[in-house]
Amino acid sequence: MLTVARDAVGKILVHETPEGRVAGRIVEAEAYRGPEDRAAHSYGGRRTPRTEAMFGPPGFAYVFFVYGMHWHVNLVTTRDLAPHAVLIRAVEPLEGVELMAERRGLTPGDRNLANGPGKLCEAFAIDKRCYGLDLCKRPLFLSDGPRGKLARSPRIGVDYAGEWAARPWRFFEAGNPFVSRAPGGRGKKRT
DNA sequence: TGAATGATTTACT
DNA sequence: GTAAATCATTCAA
Repeated sequence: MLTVARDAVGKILVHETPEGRVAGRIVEAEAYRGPEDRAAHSYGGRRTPRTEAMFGPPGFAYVFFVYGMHWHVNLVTTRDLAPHAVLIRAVEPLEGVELMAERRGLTPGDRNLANGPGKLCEAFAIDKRCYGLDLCKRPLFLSDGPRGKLARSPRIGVDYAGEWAARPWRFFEAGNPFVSRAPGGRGKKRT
């Protein structure tokens, strides 16, 4: 599971849309351990229409909507019949940067293009339509990419999960400027 | 049928 | 640093 999360970092995420094709390297990901992880939607083995994808075969996309305005993408990595998943938190834009910038209302090259769960989804045009897609086929799929230095840290945005929040299950590429910053904290100290 | 909550981001003070 | 935006999903009655 953690292996999968670590493995996900460095892969290339590609999404082909009618408008064009966008691709980027995953530079940040978090592991979510289904039943035992209070931070996971599938905590306690809860199986709902929303988490259904996580109970399916691995290699699929689990996409969900939160806070009334943001989408999140996960790689389903169900291994031991448990609803495990890896949340993709940040991506380094490679292809279709202009398209991403357009969708995000920013300028190409802006580091804020996809350095956050909600941001990357907007940049990649990932929404409900991508729910349950096979990540081995078009239009949304993964491919191998160059590996950088990996680092790990506690997860972000799941403080309510108690002890589980402290688990160092967040993997990211060290020194990559496209890795997201701490939540909430913003504006004041610019990078 | 109705109320509460969230794997976030952005804006303002 | 604090607060608001905003809606699908979930839990309670």
